[in-house]
Amino acid sequence: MPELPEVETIRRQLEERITGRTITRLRVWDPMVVSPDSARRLARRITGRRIERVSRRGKYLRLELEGGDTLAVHLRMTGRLHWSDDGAGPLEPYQRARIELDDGSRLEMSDMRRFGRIWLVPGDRAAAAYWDARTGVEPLEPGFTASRLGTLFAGRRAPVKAALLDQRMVAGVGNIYADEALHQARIHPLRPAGDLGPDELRRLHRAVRDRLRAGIDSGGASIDRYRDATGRRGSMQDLLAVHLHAGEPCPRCGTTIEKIRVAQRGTYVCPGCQPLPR
DNA sequence: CGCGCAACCTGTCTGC
DNA sequence: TGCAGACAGGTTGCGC
Repeated sequence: MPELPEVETIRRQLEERITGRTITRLRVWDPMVVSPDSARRLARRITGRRIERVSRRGKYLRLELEGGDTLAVHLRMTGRLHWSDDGAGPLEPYQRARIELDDGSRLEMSDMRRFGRIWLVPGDRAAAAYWDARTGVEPLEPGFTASRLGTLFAGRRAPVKAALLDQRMVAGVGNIYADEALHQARIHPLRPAGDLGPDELRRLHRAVRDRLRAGIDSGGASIDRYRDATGRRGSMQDLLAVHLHAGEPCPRCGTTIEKIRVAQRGTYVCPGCQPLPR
């Protein structure tokens, strides 16, 4: 569920709430959330440490601790991270772990499908390589350009949607925003990534940035389980042009939107403005 | 190396 | 109504 805009929404909320705080306790109800590490070992390594920065790489949220280590969080499909100043309020279902801070506030991790993880990335010489191996260019930063996209896609026969979902190329784009960006760029998701021409790359580059920004501006897409760090829903789901809209008319050309399968993922496409040439 | 696919989990929906 | 099977937004690891 949470893609770049959802994780960035949470990051911004946490940045102003927990930067400078010190971790006083880690409680783990479901050991799977910290596996393959142990809750005891992780707790020993983070308690008493100050949170210096809250950052993000792709869909990874990072609590950078004093001393250089980073507590990484990935919400995968159904994970939530909920902050509360005093622990009051409704209990989150599917509670997995809790991080308590020195001002009495707490961070609750919950996750229905139990795919989400919390783990420590040591702040040693290998740290930069660790992140670079998993995440490519940040689509909202200056390093992401149309020509960079062309370089990344060059020679690729895989469908352009599969390439967009590959976190090692462009970090943070998931199924929802891939569908929306390809539709805005008028590119069929099954087009081989390496076949895109310069104008198509420019359109796609622009569309990826535009849709991700729209996602951030609307606080993320709460299609199913997503909530931000204060428990609120986003509104990006109301702005989706094709994703989840099979059988409805395309808002741009009126053609009926189809659902197909690309890279083993449900994919929404308008055959009118995203033609598949052959 | 590039690519497709199964697996990791639980809940929900569809069709028989 | 009951139940089997497909499917759900992500990532990893394996086989070809």
